Formats: sequence, structure tokens, C-alpha cells
Amino acid sequence: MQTMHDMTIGKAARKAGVGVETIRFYERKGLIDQPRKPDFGGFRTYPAETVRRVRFIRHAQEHGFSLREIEELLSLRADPAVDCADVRAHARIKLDEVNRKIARLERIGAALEEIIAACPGEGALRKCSIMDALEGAESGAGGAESMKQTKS
Amino acid sequence: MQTMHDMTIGKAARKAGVGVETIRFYERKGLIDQPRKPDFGGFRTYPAETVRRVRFIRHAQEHGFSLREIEELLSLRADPAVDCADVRAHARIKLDEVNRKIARLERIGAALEEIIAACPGEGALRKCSIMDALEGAESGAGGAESMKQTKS
DNA sequence: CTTGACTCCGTACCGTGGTACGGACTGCAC
DNA sequence: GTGCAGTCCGTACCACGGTACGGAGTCAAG
Repeated sequence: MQTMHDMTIGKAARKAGVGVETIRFYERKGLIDQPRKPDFGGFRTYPAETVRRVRFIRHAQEHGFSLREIEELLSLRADPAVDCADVRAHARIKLDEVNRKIARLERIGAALEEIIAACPGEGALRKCSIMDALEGAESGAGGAESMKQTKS
Repeated sequence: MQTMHDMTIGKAARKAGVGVETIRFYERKGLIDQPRKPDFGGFRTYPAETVRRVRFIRHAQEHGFSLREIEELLSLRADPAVDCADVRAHARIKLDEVNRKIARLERIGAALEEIIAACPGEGALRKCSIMDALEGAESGAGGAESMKQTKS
């Protein structure tokens, strides 16, 4: 039996802090499942689980995961029958991705700090080291090469 | 006065490390300006400045700036009255963003490590800390996050 | 029983950052 | 003088993450 906390889509959306269209969008994407309509007419009712799931999605997005990655993340715990080793393997892949993202951001941050520190803070742009840094390339981060296709 | 280093678009693109289409795209976006065609036929010639500008764009992208922000940066440069501090302020905002992203990623990384560690390597998954980490997420620590839209 | 708010559903559209395509032209080499 | 690489130009397309729209149905209050 569904809890008595079921709600219509609008209420679920408000609770989750998103728009109705966003809920539907996630349904279309398969990130959350669409409750079926009551057979005797009326509106779909959404369980509290939907709200939790939407919040999960938003938080994961804030952490830099794409919807595709989030789908995977959700599937980690979707099936209680899933073997722990599988879950762990997925989690390790994700952890690896996270660490790579952190490393990349740290390089960017270090480069930014460097150019900010080198900036005199005032004066004409003629001698703005930030502009120079962006123009001139190097800056520890390396990778002046063309990173063209990064499509997977 | 054109320098003697003018080149066709393909050469400029190669020098800048991007594709021809990317140059044209930046032209359409107004990030670089398109040289006019020689009136007596032939191809456009691009000055070395274009290459520098494209490199600037790519480097700024690597530092986390969007094309729109880069456009601003470029227009700042075009204005001799602009102060260096303006540029540094932009860089600081970016640095803040980067640091926030890193902090978030580190939290999710820790959560992933937790579930990996909690996993015995076989058997069913009982609890998933990643869900906890992302669902309630910033709860405990006074994050003050989630100031989403407040639809009425 | 009417009104207004909400739901349902498909489809179209938005901005971001490009990539691809096709036909016509040009320029250089052989 | 022909052939091929490169240019020109418009347009279409891609993935991503949604947002908006319009017409119908439904619900709950007055």
C-alpha cells in the first residue's frame, strides 16, 4: 500500500524544489518512474520516494554528475539483489571519475590562483598578468594541445 | 596595415589548434572578427591577432570561463579605461566556483569510498551511503543550500 | 453547475559549444 | 588547363538539460 503521503505531480515538484516539467523530463529520461494513472480516472499520485529521488538527482548534479551518470548511480542501489561486487565495481568507476574531476579542477584552481596572485590589482590592462596568462598559455596546467573530441 | 603574416582560415586554425569550423563559429558569435574578403576575389586573410585571440579563448575555456564570459573579458581588454582589478574580480569569482565544485566532489568522493569500504565484496547490498550522502546531502553541516525557486 | 486551478500529453523551442554537409568558388601545382 | 586542396556560406545536426505551449481532461470549491 502506498503511503498516505502520495501527492499530485505539482505538489511533488514543489516539495522537491523543481518544476513540474522537470519531473516529467526525468520520467521521460527514465530517471524516475511514472506512477500509473488510477484506472478509474484522475491524476497520477506520486510517492514520497519520487521527491527523494528528485532531490538525489539535483544534489548529484550539484556534485558535477550528468544525468547519465546519475542514472548509473541510482542503479547501484536500485536492486537489493544486486551483488555487492557489482555495486562496488560501479562505485569504483565513479570514484575514479570523481577523482579525475577533482584533479582537473585543482589544476584550474591553481592556475587561477597563480594569475590572481600575479595581478597587481590595479592599473591599466596593458600590464594585466591575467590577460597575459590566458593569452600566453602555459600555467602549470599543461595541455596546450587541442582537446578536440571528447565524445564518448 | 596588414602584417606579412596574414594567412587563410585553415592555416590560422591550425596555428591556433582548432578546426576551421570553430573559427567560423567564433566569428558568428562575435568573439573574433571576420576579415573582409579582398575585393578582387580570393580568400579572406587572417592576421596573427586572430590566432592569439583564439588561443586566448581556448585557454580561458580551460580555466572554466564560458564563451559569454570570455566575450566580456575580451571586451574589457578592448577598453583601455578598464582597470586590472575588474579582470581580477572575474578570476576570483571563477576561483570561488572552482573551489566550491572541488569541495562538493570531495564530499561525494568520500561517500563513494564509504560504500566501497562498506561492501564486503559479496552478498546483497544492504545500505547505500551514497544515497544518504546525496539525498540529505548538505544537511548536517549548515550548508544553507537549496535556495531553489519558490513557486507559489 | 460553473469556474479556476491543476493535470496530462505531445511537441516545439531554448542556450551552450560546437561539428558536419553540400555546392560553388578559388588558387596553386603539375 | 585540369585536378585537387582549400575556402566560402548557409543550413542542419549533435548532446545536454531542461522550459514552454496548447488543448484536452479532471477535481474541488462556491
